[in-house]
Amino acid sequence: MTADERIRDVATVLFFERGYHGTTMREIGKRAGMKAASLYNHYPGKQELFHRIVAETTRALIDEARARLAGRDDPEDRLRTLIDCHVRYHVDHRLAARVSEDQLNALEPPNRSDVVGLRDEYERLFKQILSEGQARAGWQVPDVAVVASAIATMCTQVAGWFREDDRLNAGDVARIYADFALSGVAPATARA
Amino acid sequence: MTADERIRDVATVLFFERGYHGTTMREIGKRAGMKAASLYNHYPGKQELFHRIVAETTRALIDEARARLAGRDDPEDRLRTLIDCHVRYHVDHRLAARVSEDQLNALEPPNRSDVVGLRDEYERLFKQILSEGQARAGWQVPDVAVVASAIATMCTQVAGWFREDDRLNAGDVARIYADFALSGVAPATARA
DNA sequence: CCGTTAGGCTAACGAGCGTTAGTTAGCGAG
DNA sequence: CTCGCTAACTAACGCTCGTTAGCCTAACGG
Repeated sequence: MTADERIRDVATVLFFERGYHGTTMREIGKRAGMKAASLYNHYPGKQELFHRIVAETTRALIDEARARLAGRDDPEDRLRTLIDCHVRYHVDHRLAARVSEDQLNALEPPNRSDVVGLRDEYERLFKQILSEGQARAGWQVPDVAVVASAIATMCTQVAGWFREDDRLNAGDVARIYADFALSGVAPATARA
Repeated sequence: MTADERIRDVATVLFFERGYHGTTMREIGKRAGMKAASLYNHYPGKQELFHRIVAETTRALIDEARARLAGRDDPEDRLRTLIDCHVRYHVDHRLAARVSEDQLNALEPPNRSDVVGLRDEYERLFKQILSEGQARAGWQVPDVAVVASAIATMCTQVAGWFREDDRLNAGDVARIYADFALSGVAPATARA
């Protein structure tokens, strides 16, 4: 593991625990095993370090979702896949994922609109699947934007409580959420 | 409106926009129409001001929920009522509600566990209703804690996007969420 | 009409912040 | 062996932070 990666990881933990403004470069340095000044050999500054964490996390989520959706056509299959992907991602990267949610407005304007664009791009995946479901599978969705946001948010929350050694694994949780979401949009056909 | 209230309100806006650590007493003072030092005539310090905002917000939500649930017995009625209450509260107090979510760990330990206790108390309302629904109305809930958190979270999110002049009012949104939640836990009986 | 008090103010303190400058140790390549 | 580069270090700068001390003034009760 390179020093760059170690810095990014300890910074993620600290941004999660204390927020962006509550985290100091001196503390990041201490946990990464160096002085604050040495961090500047790896990143140009605190804001850029933060931005890279958030942007890379969000970008990776989008890319993984697109890859797993590729080639799938059935709306139910697509929604289940996207939810599974979303839940797994938020379980595997819970700290970075929550930081990207909660600390969004600690990003300075240019970085911020950059990330907001990525998030819109991601949310569009949910909206598209819901629209497809309406058009081709008879789903009943009172408001695509509201329901898309509801589903995504409820799945995001998994990052807040999930722990590895639970009686549930990530796949189980994803299935619960997917069943729940589908029963909300699809006629009884989808229910067990 | 007293000066105390004005300070509390502008502080809420700032904590929302910039987070606890990103907000300065000088800026709170400026927006409240006084110097930072004068704030100490009204609150003993920044942390106490913040704690009061979060604690009073959460306490008020619990009290209102309890009041509206009192006397209602049918699980579906209770769940719809709680969701309606939750949505309205998060629409009417969106800034304070989101601050209470996102900035929770800016609370110092004694204040923090205080608020965490309040939140547990509130979440228990959801869990109890789901359990009652299982026992008395044949609801199917794979995991009470997971589903309770999912429902609450998806409703909480309303604070993130709702605006007064929308084509939807708070009651409409609450109904969408309640229908969605009920179709996820109740057999087909509850569907229109 | 005066004493008290509530609620502003200015000035300042000590601490900690992000960041920069300049230096140095280690190490692989020529 | 030595050059040059990487990545660490120490020291410090300028700034802002939360907070305190002390002062001033307007309003009000006796």
